[in-house]
Amino acid sequence: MAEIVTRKEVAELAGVSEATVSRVFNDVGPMKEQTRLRVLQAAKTLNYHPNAIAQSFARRRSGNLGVVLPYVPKVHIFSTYYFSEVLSGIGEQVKASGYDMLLKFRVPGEESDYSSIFRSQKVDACVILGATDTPSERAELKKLEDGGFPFCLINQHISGERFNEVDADHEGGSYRAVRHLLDLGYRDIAFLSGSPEFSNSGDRLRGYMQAMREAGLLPADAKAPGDLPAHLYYEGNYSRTSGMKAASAMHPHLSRIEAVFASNDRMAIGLMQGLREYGHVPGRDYAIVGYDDSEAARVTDPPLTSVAVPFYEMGRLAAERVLRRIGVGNDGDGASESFRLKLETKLVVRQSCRILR
Amino acid sequence: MAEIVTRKEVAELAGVSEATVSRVFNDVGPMKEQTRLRVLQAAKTLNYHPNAIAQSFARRRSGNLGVVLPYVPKVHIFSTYYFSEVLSGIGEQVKASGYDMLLKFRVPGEESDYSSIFRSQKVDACVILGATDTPSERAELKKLEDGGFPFCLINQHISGERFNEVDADHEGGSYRAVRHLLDLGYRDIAFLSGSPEFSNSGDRLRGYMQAMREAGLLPADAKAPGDLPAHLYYEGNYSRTSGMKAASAMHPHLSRIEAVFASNDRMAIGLMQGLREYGHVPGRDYAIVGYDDSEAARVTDPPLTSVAVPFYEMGRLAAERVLRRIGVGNDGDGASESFRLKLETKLVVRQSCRILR
DNA sequence: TTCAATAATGTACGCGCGTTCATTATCTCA
DNA sequence: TGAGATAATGAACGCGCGTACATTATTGAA
Repeated sequence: MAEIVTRKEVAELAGVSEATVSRVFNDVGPMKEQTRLRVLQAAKTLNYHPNAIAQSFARRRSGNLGVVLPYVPKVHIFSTYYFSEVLSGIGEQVKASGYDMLLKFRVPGEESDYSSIFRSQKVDACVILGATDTPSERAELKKLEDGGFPFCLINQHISGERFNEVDADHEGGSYRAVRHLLDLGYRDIAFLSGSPEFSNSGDRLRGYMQAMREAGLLPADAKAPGDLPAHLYYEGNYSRTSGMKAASAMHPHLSRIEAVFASNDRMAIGLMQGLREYGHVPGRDYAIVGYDDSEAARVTDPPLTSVAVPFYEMGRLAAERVLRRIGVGNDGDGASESFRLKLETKLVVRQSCRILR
Repeated sequence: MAEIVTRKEVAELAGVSEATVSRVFNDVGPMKEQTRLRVLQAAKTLNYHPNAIAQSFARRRSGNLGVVLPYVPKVHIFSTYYFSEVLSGIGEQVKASGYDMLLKFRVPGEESDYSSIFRSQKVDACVILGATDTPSERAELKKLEDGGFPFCLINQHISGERFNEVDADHEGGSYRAVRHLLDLGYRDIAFLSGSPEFSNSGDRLRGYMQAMREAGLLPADAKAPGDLPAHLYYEGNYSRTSGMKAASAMHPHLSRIEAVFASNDRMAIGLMQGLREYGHVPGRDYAIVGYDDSEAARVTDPPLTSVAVPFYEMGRLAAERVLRRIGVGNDGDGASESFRLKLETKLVVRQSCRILR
């Protein structure tokens, strides 16, 4: 291992004090251009690089942004597409802000988990993916909030709280998806929901219901899943397998289903696969719209109409805003206000909803 | 923000010295059970948690494992499946070892990039994904090695060097894939390669060539792509789009191609999609085998025969071994030897290679 | 030239913890 | 009961850096 070069050696070689070396490296206070160059030259000669840990320690700031992912090994509840897009977006911003990303896998169900991320003070703020809108989780988040730990939820909304969030307009996206089906003339449109503990599952439901109500296909006061005909509501957990299972549940009612709005592409794909085994072919026997506009939507047969969500931008924004909130990136103007952003979603029409015969 | 509770406050409340508090928390040296409990009680009362940064600083060890990912925003050269599996494996092990994961996106082409990861001493070791076997990159890695920075490559082999590696037997996997096609009676088998700068692209080529040579379909001295008929060799970059492009290149020669071995599932899918546009249907007009056994292979029509790679385990192992190498997880027995592991791959037969008519 | 203002640099301390070394309490066996 | 051994604890220092404050050099205006 290379011996450690510290500020001290650089100071000696450059013939200045240690403080001056620090000033040069942090660009603090006025200084002679000549000394600056001498210090930089000495640093270069010795191959000096400030020790990040020592800096963090002295600044009392880790320079790390925590990123919390839910993960149960081997169980792919979440689409890898979603994660890698969001992660990349965060990575982009974090790099621009001179921060680092500390990844944390959260074991769902493990209690009192969020605060452990902060209390060792290894991250200054964090971005949370896949939070669920459940009482226990809400309590956890509330505790973080009360502790003054800055965090931001991505793609989830916790109702009744004013947490920092970067969400997407899933209600609107879903509404437009269902409207698309309605406009094509379909009437018997089933809804394949994801796990209800995620807020955006509810968003999709609301979008679906609104479109159906407006079309006069549901009573004006229909709001809950129970308010719609049983043969039109199915529930999965966002995995492809759960989509396949939904196919079995749907099978007996196929004569009364013209189209399906699935809450993500993976379930849509599983559903198509499952229905195909019953001889039911998408784009011929029924129309289908997915959600996420993942790469998979481009390669199904027929290519899947879906709703695009700006995951990358959501990640980037979440990182930017939560960092700004702790005074990073706004030139020492101090912390900023809390925020709740909602980005636009967009219907991407492909070939899975052919016109009614 | 909550006021910071330090060792000092705990020591005072417990009526012991600060050193004793540290001893209790690190379980160092003999101590009275009673004092231990008093300290823990005091810590609990004050809600004390050691400051991780200060610990890192004092221990001169960051407690972070760096994970380097190549990423060009918006360009999906690497399969998200591959990354999320590897990441999860690393995450699992890192958690077990009491370490944290620091994610770094590397901009390919940005020079002198690897050493910057270490020199700030924010990571104690690192795992590198997607390294290429090119002179410049090799030089970079050599520099790391010479600097004594412990790292481990995943899924890549740099020939002629003795870097730490966790690889998979891609040559064997490819050999078995092609043998599978040969055993089914196919003779005119094309090879769709990925970017040649990755070592595992070469591995696949070798496996393919060996099987073809053994079957007497290539001269005994055939080794390079140039040694095989032009209509049997195609090159992409592992993206789906490049697979589609290969379809165009392949189209004029379709009459002389019975089967294709594609270097990953995504290119296989792109190729199938592209060929379908020429009316060429996989499993009917030609056989195809993919690689990676990603989730996508399960949902193509027909389901894609592929080669499974234990990505999760590779990630876990890489983390475990590289951490052990710096003395983590082997109870202070110090650093371990360097290592080069190669895990098994496995052919997964589905329905994309129906028997020849 | 002189003095105040400002630039430029140095001195000194503390961030919270691990750890060495010194010190004191307790035990063991004669 | 005493002495050496060992257990148990405390005192003190340093890890590498940021920075407040003190000090000295330089400038500009009178």
